[in-house]
Amino acid sequence: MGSFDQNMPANPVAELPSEPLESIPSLTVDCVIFGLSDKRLKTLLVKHAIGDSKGEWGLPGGVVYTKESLEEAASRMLGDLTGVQGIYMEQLQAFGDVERAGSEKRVITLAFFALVQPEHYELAISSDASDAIWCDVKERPELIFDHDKIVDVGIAYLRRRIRYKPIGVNLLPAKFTLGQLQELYEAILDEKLDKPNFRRKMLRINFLVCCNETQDNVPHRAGVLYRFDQENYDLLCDKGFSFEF
Amino acid sequence: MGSFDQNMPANPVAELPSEPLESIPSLTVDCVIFGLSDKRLKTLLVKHAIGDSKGEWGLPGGVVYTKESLEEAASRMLGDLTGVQGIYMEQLQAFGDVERAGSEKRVITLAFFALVQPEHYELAISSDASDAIWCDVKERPELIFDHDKIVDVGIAYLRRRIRYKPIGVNLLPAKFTLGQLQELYEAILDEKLDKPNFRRKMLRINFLVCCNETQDNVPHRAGVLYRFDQENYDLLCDKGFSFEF
DNA sequence: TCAAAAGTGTTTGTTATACACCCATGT
DNA sequence: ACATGGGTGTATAACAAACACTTTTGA
Repeated sequence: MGSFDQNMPANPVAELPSEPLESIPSLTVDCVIFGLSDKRLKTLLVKHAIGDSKGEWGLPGGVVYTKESLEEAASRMLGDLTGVQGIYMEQLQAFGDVERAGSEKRVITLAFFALVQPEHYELAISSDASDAIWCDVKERPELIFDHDKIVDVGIAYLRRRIRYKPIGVNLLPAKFTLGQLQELYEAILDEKLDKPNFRRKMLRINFLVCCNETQDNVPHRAGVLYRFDQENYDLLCDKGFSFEF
Repeated sequence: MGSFDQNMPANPVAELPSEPLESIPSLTVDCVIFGLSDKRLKTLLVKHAIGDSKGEWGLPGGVVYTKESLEEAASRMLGDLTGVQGIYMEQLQAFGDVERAGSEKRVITLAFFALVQPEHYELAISSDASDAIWCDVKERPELIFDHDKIVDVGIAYLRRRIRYKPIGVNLLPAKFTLGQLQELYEAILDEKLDKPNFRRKMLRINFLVCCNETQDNVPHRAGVLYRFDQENYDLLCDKGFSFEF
């Protein structure tokens, strides 16, 4: 893949295009929804119940309606296919290779991205899907079309995003320990982090508030519980910050 | 604008959508092309010569053809409307509000982004445009549709992007001084930077090579010329880096 | 008493920030 | 001689990385 600022090819348009297109056969939306369970990063997949791709796994998605925004389309699709309702999604990227959905019909898709707590949602399977699961991103089945690539782009985006915007509000319980927060980052980055250094960095960002409470029913020393400081958290979502792990 | 990780509204889908849509009326592509001239950040604008928006300024763009990828569409459009050929563009974001192009017809657009040297291109105006200019981003006219917002998103993206990927290859001459490089960053960020600190940081990134030459015909001490080390530059485009200004 | 995770401290080296300062050149 | 931008040095504080260590708890 040519990187943006590298030397340019003389002309990336390989051949002259065909006739203008008054209407794109299909604009769809697909959702890359990440969640944490069993200390692993999971993504939400559905098994198609109808059409050419019956029986195959893919991302929840579908065709955009005329009178809904792209964001509304993504929310609706996700709710319909999986029962996951009312979450806020970010645009990831459009995927529009001519034959990405097979050679007959051109389908351009816009991928959305979100982070949620799997245990907050009961997966409800629609008539268009025969199954919906939270799947470990590292052990996922082969997906239809270019959905594997879309998931990879989603993971890459997430790994970059955690360096400049807070995450966690939708991935952790309201009160959590620094250990749980670290497990979250480790699951996303797929690497172990140094505990003392991680704690110091997180506390310095200044979006955590100590609850003056500790865990209970844990088979080891109870950790102090923290929560996100909503005001600073929101501020940092806008302003961003920057650090390395 | 609700930030991704903030508390979610109960359900962002305000009203139930209308009938399914077999075909989107229009998918277009718009290009936010930035360049540096007179030490200012400029963007490429065209004046529409036809249609409802005749006489108004907007971004170069148009409808995607059936047999071209999105990237090809963006390149073609830019070349046709302005004569700027053969540049590599990055996807920025899709804009799809229902009434973004007026209330009659729904038009979804995908914005692309690129950085070029204005003086490398002779602006050639097509029949669909009556004018094409490089316009200071801070003094631009009001643009059609939501193009003002698209330019703002482009600027915000650029300002974030320079923190983790190299820029400059397409914005500066092959050989340049550290002063010119600093002017570039200052134009993008719209703020003055400390010279000694800027130099140290840039040199530490390790994508610059000293040419062992100096400027000439300058009315002050001649600066040492540098060029980009293509190999490390490309590597950093992939890997990314991270710093603050 | 042991495992497991919480939590603290310290050392070493690097980087950021904010300056003051000198250098070379054309007018 | 001076304005202009090129270029260097330095003191202070902040931060990163690596690692050793102590604490609390349930089993």
